[in-house]
Amino acid sequence: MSTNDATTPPAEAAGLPAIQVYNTLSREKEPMVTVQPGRVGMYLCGPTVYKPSHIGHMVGPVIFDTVKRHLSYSGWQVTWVVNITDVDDKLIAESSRRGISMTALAEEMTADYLENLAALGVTSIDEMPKATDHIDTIISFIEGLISKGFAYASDGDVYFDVQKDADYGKLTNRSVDAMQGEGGSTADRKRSAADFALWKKAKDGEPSWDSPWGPGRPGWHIECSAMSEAILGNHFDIHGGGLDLVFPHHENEIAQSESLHGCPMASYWMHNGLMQASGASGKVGGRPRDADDGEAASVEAQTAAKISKSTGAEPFKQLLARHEPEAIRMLLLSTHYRSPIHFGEEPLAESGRALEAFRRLFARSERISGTSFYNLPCRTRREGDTQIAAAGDEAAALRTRFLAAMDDDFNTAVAIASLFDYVRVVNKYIDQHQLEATKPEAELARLAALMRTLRELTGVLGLFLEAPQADGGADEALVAGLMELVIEIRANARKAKDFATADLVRDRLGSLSIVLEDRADGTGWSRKA
RNA sequence: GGCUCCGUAGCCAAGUGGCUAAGGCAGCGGAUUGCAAAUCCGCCAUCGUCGGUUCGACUCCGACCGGAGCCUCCA
Repeated sequence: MSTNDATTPPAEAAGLPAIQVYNTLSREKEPMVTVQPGRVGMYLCGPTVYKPSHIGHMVGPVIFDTVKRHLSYSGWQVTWVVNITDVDDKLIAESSRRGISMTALAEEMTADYLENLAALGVTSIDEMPKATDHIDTIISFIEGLISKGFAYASDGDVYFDVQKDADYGKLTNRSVDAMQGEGGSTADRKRSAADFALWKKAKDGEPSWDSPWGPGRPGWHIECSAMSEAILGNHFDIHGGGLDLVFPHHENEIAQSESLHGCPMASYWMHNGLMQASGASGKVGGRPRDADDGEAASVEAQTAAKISKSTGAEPFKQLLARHEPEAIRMLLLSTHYRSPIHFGEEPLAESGRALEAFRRLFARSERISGTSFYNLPCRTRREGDTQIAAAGDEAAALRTRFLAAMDDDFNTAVAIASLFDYVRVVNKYIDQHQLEATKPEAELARLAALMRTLRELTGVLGLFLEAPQADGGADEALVAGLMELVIEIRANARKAKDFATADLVRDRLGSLSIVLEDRADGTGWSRKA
């Protein structure tokens, strides 16, 4: 409970913690200094909505949702924007293949995307602008670039002139002349190969918008420059995306925005590692590249490849049918966000098992206190840290460790590790004070405080936000009733020292994936994960 | 070929120029239990290879081996 003392200083600026952020631009961690004190503007490149989203699409949102949670919790006012790309060559191709309008396709796939985000607890996005809602913004952005001499129209297309941009390539350390650029049919309309399209002339029958250069549609990169400016301003704080977007997408965004505005587009460029399809049989996709040489020392050179290039990229909905979203979120956060994540059935199952340690503690504490973890009131702001951290208190030290990890470039892996330690501390507390047998008031209050802090911290990670859905349907009550009956009968057998019967019951339930636990305060049951 | 990055225990995965190299899964031993389960306690790595810098490196530098990403629209 935050004892809200009246001595809180009026200005919050001094109270904000120091956060380190790894910046792709400088390739090092930098202290976070925001454009406006106390505020953070954050932009994440969202999906092109032409087919159902897969696990790879979820990585960025989960990570940046966690980033936002931590920054908000730490006292910043964060505005987070994720764009929806709803006009693009792939949308045109897919909608014509299916015989529906591009708009209908985009709406269908956007809905799919949103449902998936919600399942994973990604709830903190403030705005999701669509490219097609910002065509005017985009056109005037392009006009601005042309009038400043950074872009040129060419036969209905408009291209960015890379030669005019002195520091082009600074994000990815590339030189202009080493680049191929988008080739093919448009090559001859460009001044140099590395130039990229800001506006594309429409072919017959393609969706198009009127523009000073004739009917057409925006190029790939321009929408992010235009929409981030419209919502977050010329210079905002954090721009994120997958590592595969660094080039050309983000490089080109920088070229467009900084050429037009003459100031940095974003202070920090954060890129998440890519999901690797690994391990599990057959799902990996990509052909086993056979170097036909004789023997390889390692019998199986395990080929990993990013999800989006593998056949393992099943629709996220299907994945959700097999794994609970909490386990997926846990898996995504248990690796540092800049590292590749090895994805597969086994890692997923393992992170599901890891989750159980938390759930068992929640259940245990609820049995003792009568209050569900999910209903605990807890602090949602971290101000006043120092009051919590009573010296020598193991739990407080772990909370400090958790926060230090998050402050250090959002190190969720270390944060989670400290949470596992935290769970152990609470279990030990319950053991030592025998809270399941006797319930002294002071210790119960202490337990409640420990659990509130745990809820506070898991909330920063976006984990355990809500009680898991009871998956059973109408039979749920029936099963519960039957289990109560079975347990009662077995208890009688145990009382009569008829352990053969008691064990038979437990074994048979075990083969039905039901686990019995004989505790001091009675017998509980649960389904095996 | 150019540009990034990674290689830590059976598996997954943090981290550091010198102090006991986090945490999870699996495994082993103990406490507890009628027996289990759960919980707690304990055990389980010298950090890809070879050189170099340094009083000292797993942490810095170089080479090599292996893996990943980008160099036309993939988050």
